[in-house]
Amino acid sequence: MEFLIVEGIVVHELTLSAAPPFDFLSVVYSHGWYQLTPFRFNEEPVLETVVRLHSDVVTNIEMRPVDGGVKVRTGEDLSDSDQKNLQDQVSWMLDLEREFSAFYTLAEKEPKLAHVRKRAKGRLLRSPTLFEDLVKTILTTNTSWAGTKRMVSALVDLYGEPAGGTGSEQMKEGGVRKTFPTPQRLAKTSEKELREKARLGYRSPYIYQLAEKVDKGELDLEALKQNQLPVDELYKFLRAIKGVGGYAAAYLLLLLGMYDRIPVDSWAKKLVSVEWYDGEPVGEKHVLERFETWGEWKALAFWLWDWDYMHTLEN
DNA sequence: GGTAGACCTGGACGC
DNA sequence: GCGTCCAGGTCTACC
Repeated sequence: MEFLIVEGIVVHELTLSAAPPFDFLSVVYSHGWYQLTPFRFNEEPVLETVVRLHSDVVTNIEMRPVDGGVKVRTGEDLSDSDQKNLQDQVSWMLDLEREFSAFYTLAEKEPKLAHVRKRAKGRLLRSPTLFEDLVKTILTTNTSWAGTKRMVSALVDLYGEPAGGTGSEQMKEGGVRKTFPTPQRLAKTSEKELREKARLGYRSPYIYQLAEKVDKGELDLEALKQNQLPVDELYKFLRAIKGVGGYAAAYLLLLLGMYDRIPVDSWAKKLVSVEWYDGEPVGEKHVLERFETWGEWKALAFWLWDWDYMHTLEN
């Protein structure tokens, strides 16, 4: 790890390489996660978040693109063990080690996916922990995107832990940023509190029970990062979590790098409806049928498809 | 296995 | 400003 002085403040940096091809912005813009706190993004481009390291150090980090990878900056002088942990967390968030050559070879034959290799599409931005991604996914269901942002912000504001140290951005802006709350912290709340303070509505028991199970050791979500389960078993495992239905489970599989199931929500139906059915209402089976031939890559093909409907929104 | 209704919130709309 | 309606997935009960 190198140190340098930025605007009079000592910061520490490390550089990580990615499996080629890699495009920082393609990962950031892969889905809406970069808009959900504690992620914060500016067009410089810098992606920030707040992470908790092995030694329980909580620090704000900044991620910037460099040739073939990413540079990570923190205000903390980290131990060797924490540096390694930080590398692992950033590598997970940006999915640096995954490569997509098999998918790119297939995609070259489909004009609607012709852009994917050139723009190094495929990696999806992930939170440092699967718990954070799972809670955020539940908070996307049956609500507007504005509602999701509001609920996630409320959890971070109310129960997140402030970043310590002298993170450069914190010093610049004078504000202390917070982590996404741990399961242990949320397990100390109650369904009532999550409903009334964080305004999670009927999702409150789902989030509370999830936090409680992880806190008690009944559910080891982080082990799924090294998952060896067949995709169908993993899907069943996720579906068994209260609040995780078909859409949410498929979305989580997509984040985990398993592309066998398409997360079909009302937006997916809208896209398929306009693309192939003249805007007539379609059901889930129509969405699935259209991507069946993509086999183990079907969710990624769906996710990266160059949708006509999106162009109508741009015009 | 399929389906209806309830869940909760915020935004849009009409008055 | 207030009331009503609607959109958004998942759960439970029921067939």
